[in-house]
Amino acid sequence: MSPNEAKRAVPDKREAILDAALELFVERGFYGTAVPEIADRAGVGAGTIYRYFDSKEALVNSIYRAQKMRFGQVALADFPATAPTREQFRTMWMRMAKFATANPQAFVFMELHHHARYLDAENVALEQRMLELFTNVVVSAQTRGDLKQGPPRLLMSIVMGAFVGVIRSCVEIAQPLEKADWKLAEQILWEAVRA
Amino acid sequence: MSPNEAKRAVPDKREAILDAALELFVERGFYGTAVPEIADRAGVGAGTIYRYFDSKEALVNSIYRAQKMRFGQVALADFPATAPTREQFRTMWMRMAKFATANPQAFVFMELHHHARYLDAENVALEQRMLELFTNVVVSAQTRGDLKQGPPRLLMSIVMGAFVGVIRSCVEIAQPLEKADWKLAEQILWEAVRA
DNA sequence: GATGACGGAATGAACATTCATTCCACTAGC
DNA sequence: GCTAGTGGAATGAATGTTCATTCCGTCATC
Repeated sequence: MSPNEAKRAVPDKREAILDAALELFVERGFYGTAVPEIADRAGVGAGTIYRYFDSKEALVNSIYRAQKMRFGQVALADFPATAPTREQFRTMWMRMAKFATANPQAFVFMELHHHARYLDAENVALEQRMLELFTNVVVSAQTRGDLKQGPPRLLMSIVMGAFVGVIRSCVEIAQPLEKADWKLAEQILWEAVRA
Repeated sequence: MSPNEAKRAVPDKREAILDAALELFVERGFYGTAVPEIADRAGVGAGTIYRYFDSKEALVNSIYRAQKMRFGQVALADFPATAPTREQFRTMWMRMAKFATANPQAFVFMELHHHARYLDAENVALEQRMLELFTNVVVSAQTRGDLKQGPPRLLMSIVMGAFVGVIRSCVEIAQPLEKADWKLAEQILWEAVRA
C-alpha cells in the first residue's frame, strides 16, 4: 500500500477546511469569522488549520484563487472567439449562470472579496487579467458594431452588476432561479446592450 | 451666548463620528473597523463615541437608518404616480444617480450592510417597506403592459444590480460618471425592461 | 502474524495581541 | 468652585496563532 493511498484513508481535511471557511466567510465576512469557528465547522482542531495554511489571510487567498480559476475555466474554456456576438453573449451568460447556480456561495464569495484589502498581489493580478480578457471581448464586439458604443467598462458594469443582482436575490431567498427565468434575464440583458 | 451657540462653537462631534464611521465601514467593513480608529478619524476620544451611541452596533444602525431615509426621501418624494411608465423610470433612475453621485460612500454603505446580521429589527422592517414600495411600482407598470412580464423580483434585481454595478465601478476608480454616461445607462436599462 | 519503536499529523489549551467598552482625571464655561 | 463634556488610559473579553502533547498508521524485528 503506497503512502498516498494510506493518506486517502483519512477524509481530506484541507478540503473540509476550505469548504467550511468559504461558507462562513460568505455568511459573516472575513473579519466576522473566527478561526476556531472554521475549525469547528470543518470538524478539525483549530491548530490543524495552520498545518495547511500559513494564516487566516493565506486561507482566504487560497479560497479566492481556487474559485476564481474554477470560474475562469468554466466561463472561458473554448471560448467561441469566432462565433456571432449574439451567440458569444448567450454562451457566456449561460456558463456563468450554470456556475453560479451550482456554486452560489462560491460566486457570492468572489463578489464579496473582489476588492478586499487582504487579497494578495497574485490575486489582484489574477483579477486584473480576467477583467482585461472580458474587456477585449466587449471592445471587439463593439468594433464589429454588434454592441452599443460607450465606455466598455460601463457596459460590463451593467451586465455583471445585473448578473450579480440576480444571483444575490436567489441566495437571499435560498432558491435557485428557474431555467426559463435565466433565459428571460439573458434576453433582457442582450436587448440592453445590443447595438 | 446661549448654550446652543456655545455647543456649536465646537464642530458637531456626533456628525463627525457618523461621517468617520461611514467612511471606515465602507473601506474595511463593520468587523474590520476598530472603534478607536473611528474616534481618531473623527478627531474625538474613543470614549466620546459612547456618549453619543450605546454601542458599535447602535452606531452602524444609526448610520444605516439615516442614509436609508435620506435615500428614500430623495428617490420617492413626490413620486409621479400618474406619469407614464417611461417617465417614472427615468425620474427614479436619475434621482438615484443624483443621490449616488453626491454620496457614493453612503450608497455603497447601504449596499454592503443590506443584509448584515447586526441590523436591528427596525432597519430590517425599513428595508422591507422600501422593497415593497418599489415592487408595487413595478407590478402596476407590468399590469399596464409597459414592462416585460416575469417575476417582479427578477426585473428589480436586474435594474438595481446594474445600478449598483455602475456605482461600484465609479467608486473603484474614484471618478464620478459623466452625465452623458448616466443617460446612456438609463436608456440601456429602459430598453432592457420595457415590454 | 505479533510486537514495539518511530514519524508526523492532529489537537486544543495557552499565549500575545487586539478589540469594544468603561472609567476617571481634567478642562472650559459659568 | 461647580458642572457638563471630553480624551485617552485601563479593562476584560475575544481573537489569531503557537506548541507541547496525544494519537495513529507504518514497518522492522522476531
